[in-house]
Amino acid sequence: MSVKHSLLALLERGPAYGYQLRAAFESATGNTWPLNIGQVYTTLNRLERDELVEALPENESGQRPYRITDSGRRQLAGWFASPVQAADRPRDELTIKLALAVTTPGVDVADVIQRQRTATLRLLQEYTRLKAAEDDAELAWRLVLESMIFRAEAEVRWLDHTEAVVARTGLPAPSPFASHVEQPETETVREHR
Amino acid sequence: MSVKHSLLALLERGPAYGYQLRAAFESATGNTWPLNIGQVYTTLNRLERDELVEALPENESGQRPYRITDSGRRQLAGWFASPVQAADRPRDELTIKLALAVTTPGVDVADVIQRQRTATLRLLQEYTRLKAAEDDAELAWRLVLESMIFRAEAEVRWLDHTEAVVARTGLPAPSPFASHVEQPETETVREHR
DNA sequence: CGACACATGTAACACGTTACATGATTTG
DNA sequence: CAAATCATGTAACGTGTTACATGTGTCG
Repeated sequence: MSVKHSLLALLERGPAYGYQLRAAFESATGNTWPLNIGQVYTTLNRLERDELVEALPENESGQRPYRITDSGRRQLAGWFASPVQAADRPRDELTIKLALAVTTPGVDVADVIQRQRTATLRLLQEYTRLKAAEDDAELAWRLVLESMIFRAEAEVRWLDHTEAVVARTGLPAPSPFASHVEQPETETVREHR
Repeated sequence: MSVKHSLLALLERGPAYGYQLRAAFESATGNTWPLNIGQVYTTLNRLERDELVEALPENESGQRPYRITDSGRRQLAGWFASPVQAADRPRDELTIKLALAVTTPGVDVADVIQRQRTATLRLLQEYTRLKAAEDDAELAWRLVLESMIFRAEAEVRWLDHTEAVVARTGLPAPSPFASHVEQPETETVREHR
């Protein structure tokens, strides 16, 4: 959903063509979130189909700029006015990984946590270095960078917390599926592993 | 990517069929991350095609359980052993929204921040209430809940920080596209708005 | 000339969601 | 009996990625 709205937001600055939009997006996010150029064109096509943008005539240099429509402007205003909800967010892979790690037999949870913390701390260090180096950077890029720093810090705190909880309470006995059919001697489970 | 690995992790407990896998996944995440049942079946098909799981004969009750293969076990072990990297993570919609808000003409950034903070604080309150109510819940579900609390707290902190930065430095003049072609009096930009 | 940046596109595929179809079993 | 739950699937569509095709312009 965010690429669609991002393109609308960029077009609110004025008409632009695909290649230019990608450059503007990547510039705003400090080139850390690369935007696939193919997706820009397909998204522009969908936006045009939905009448949120309109194609301008191809210019002398073979560029095909688009302009945002009034309908597109309303759509964009709605995006800015409505908060990102819990349901909008994708499932977090790390959270799922650890939640499943504690109930999967044979997984060294402490090791999973330790490896992730190392990786996240390294990332955090890199972000911090970048922030110090580019203190005069564009506001948008600075916000993105700081967002990633806040998130990485929270992740490390959660990892530390989880490590402590797991160490304190221990892992639950990994019980297999409580199938409500087939109670009689589930061989499949016992023969496994 | 996480549904694929989640199913492998659940199958590591023992053979199970689609419907059962969905229930187990949702139970582990406290029913906050619903898993589409259709996707379970299509993912199982892909996993079977890639020989990470194998279908067991349909039983008397018409259920079609799957079993993880050795190859699937290796794949799963690799998932647990490798940290989630920055590149694996999806673009964060809120971060993009605010980064673009500060460079889009006519956007009330303070208002966007305020609305998001209200929504996130409400969410945080709900999570905290849940945590207090279900303190005896399954470990996995508690970890998921705490993860969401840590993330929501970080988000609020970032919003506060961003609000302060924007208030202090002010917004940059929203300059249109610096097209390196067509310098001559970009009418399209001026006629817009 | 050859490499690289600019510029537009298509194809194939993975992943995710919503909705629909079908049938068996369970329960009020 | 009717509704809900159990159980398996397909179709359509949006979103995202990688890879490929094609052509122009620029620069060493």
